[in-house]
Amino acid sequence: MEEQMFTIKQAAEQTGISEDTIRFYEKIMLLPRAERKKNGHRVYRKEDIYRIKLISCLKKTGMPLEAMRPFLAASADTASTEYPELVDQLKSHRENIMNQVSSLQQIVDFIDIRLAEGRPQKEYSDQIQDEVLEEHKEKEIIKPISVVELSYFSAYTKMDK
Amino acid sequence: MEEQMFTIKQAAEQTGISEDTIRFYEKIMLLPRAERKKNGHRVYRKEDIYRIKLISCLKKTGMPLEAMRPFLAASADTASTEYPELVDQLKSHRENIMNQVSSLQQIVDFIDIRLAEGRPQKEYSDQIQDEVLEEHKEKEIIKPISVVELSYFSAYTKMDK
DNA sequence: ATACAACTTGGAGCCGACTCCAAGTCAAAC
DNA sequence: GTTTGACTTGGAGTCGGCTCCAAGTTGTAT
Repeated sequence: MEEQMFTIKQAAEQTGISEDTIRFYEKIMLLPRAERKKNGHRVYRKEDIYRIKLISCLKKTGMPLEAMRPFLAASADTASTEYPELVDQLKSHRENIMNQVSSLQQIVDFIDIRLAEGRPQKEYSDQIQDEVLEEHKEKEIIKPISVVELSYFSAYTKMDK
Repeated sequence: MEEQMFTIKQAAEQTGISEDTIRFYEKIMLLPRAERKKNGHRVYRKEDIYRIKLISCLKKTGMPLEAMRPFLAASADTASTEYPELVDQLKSHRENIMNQVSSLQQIVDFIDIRLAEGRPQKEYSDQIQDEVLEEHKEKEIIKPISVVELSYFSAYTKMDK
């Protein structure tokens, strides 16, 4: 079986990242310079698609493009989790993400409280809400949740154009 | 007990949102025009602080400012979850957030795989990773996680300045 | 009275992340 | 052979979200 190759258009389709954006990522060297066919057209293969998907996923977590660089390094086929520095970065990212999940959970709490109220019943709900947005340092937790698919941002970003 | 009032500086301290940004939010009417003292200085009270905290929390979930408006409406003391339209928006936001959590979980999965490898063992890990970024529509799940505090973005945004 | 701090305003500027454009190349289809 | 379509390039423009600035006001401390 020969390795299959993709055009930038196919890469865009598969990853949900626009052609322009893929070129942009190459321009800022978030992606390595793609191989070119004789006519200069970019060629992508499986692992390039994977890398773009990874960027897309990181993007959805709100990570700035610049912050992705070390992260993507850990993904490169070459030198992997051999470097303790990378491992530390990964761990720190993991923590950040867990904290972000907490923020999200606070919003879900907020929504659930709102939804649970047939009526506000002001005094009562105000109290609870105040607590919802207070710092919850004491509580530890955060057990793994399951995996579904992306889309929070896309719900907004796919609107334009 | 008289209601306590806060200056913009205190509001900023309590919410972690800069004075400039609070003024900016008022300018774009994400916050109602704050009351002024005789000298024109802004005055904030408990519920204003709460609203700013809510914005801050929504911001951490990556929600664009414009998307917050209907959300904040649901938070206003007046008309609450009486309007079915608002309820729908809340529910839809809740879904978005759950999806975002899924994205985050994918990244955590990715990190955990990386961390778990003493060595990459290429063939093997490539396989797993491909799966991690594929669509996981089948799996349902998502049980509530606990509440801690924010900070993913802050980890980056607090760097500047 | 004068200096300082804490605010006010409108507007300009900045940065990240695209997004679009014009001009050009190339290959296949008619 | 010329038109069509999928690409290439560099660079300009856009948009969201701040962030900074200058000029002005007020209140307190010396």
